[in-house]
Amino acid sequence: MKEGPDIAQIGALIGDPARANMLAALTGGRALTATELAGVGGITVQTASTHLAKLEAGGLLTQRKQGRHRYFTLADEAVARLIESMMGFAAGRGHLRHQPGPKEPALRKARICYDHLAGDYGVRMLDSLIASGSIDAVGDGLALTEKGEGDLKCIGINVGDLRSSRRPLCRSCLDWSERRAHLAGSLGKALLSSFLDKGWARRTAESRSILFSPEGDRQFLKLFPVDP
Amino acid sequence: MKEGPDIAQIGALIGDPARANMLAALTGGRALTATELAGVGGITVQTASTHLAKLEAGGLLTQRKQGRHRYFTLADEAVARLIESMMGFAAGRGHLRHQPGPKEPALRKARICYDHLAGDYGVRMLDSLIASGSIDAVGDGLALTEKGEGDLKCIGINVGDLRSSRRPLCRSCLDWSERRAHLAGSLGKALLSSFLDKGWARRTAESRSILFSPEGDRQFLKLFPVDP
DNA sequence: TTCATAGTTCGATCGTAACCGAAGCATCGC
DNA sequence: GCGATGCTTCGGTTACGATCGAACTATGAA
Repeated sequence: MKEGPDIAQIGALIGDPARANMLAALTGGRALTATELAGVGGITVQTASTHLAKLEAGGLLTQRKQGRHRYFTLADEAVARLIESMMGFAAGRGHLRHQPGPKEPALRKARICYDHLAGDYGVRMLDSLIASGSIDAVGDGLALTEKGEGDLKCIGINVGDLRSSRRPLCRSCLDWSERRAHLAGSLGKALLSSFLDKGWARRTAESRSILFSPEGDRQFLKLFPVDP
Repeated sequence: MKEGPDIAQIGALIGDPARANMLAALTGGRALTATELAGVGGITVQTASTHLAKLEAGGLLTQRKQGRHRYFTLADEAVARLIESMMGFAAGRGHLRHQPGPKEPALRKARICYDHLAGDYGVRMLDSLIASGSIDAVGDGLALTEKGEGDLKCIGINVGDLRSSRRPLCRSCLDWSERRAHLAGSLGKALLSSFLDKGWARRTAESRSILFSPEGDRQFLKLFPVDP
């Protein structure tokens, strides 16, 4: 009754389908304009505007105006984690939006989760890093090993730079499609960035899925093998 | 729009103040009757009944009828984690139910979080276990060491028994009042149970707070010291 | 059997919030 | 300056859901 923080407010914010859709879309990590968000929410811009104002007042979103556009993003990583964790929970209970099935196979294979790689490929990458001794997994926590730091340098990722940020280097994030952990944190972000930079993969316009090129696919599978 | 699980449903379930209050109360871990839950929700039994039916249909609650009572509990630990994580999130944004202040000091000192100890004492216990080398912390994951297993046996906790359950032994759980981790999982549960069994502490009737006796307080602080 | 307690179902009321059309600002391109 | 585009604010409609009184079912006690 009177004890503790107020869950109901944020629950209600997420509880509206239009808002939930917008938040889910923003989990894709890229900033979206009010009009785009109205599209994903299936509502008019006027309605979207009031929704966005509420979400911002609730601290879930921030906006950045740029010219005559307003770009909305999730307020911070904590929001992204909350949304993803709710997705995981919902998926586990069968609260799927439109029934099961290998829906959107591209999305299950590889997609972006705020700023890092998720889906089948995300899970595979973490599994492989653990198997090769680059990352230590204890319970549900992750830590980079010295070997891992060396290996990463070989593929052009300087871990020292990443450590300077306040953000944790490794963090595990639960995947709603695979129901297994994948790598988040600044290292997860750096790895995905490097794949994009190398041209191995690219983001798609309207979806959260990540498309690997044939060559990128080959390189990725070679770099992150899984033993049979 | 069409991709992924449906967050809005569970958001809406949690989004109603009466339901949120009931869920928060059930985070206390003990089963409550419909009438009791109506009390904490501040509504009549009829209304509570429909709310409870919705929560059950949504997979958040289960009920067990016993005589003419119906006891409701959270469906499983995942629900408890979801609620606690939302509380942590809400607390971080200042979404407090009734303004700040050292509200309910007893609750901040020690309270139950589903089935384990949270609050100041919960955080202290985990800190101490890590400092003494009983638990390894890697990232945000926890693992019991051999030394820890021995130490626990000395205070009457047989870790072997706990391992048999499918539930993870150690798990870290984020505290909304302290904003730091405390120990959950079957070990967290076992530790709290042992404190209650020993008579060091007892649960209170209507609140989630845990009251330590003077003697229990002394023993607890001696058992889990923190270096200055 | 009858009465009391616990809970659900029904029906009706009421408030709130989602929604859109239209109008109002702001910014850009010209 | 002008019109076009992106977004917000206003006003009014509508629909859904939370709420409770009252009636109904189930269990237990006497």
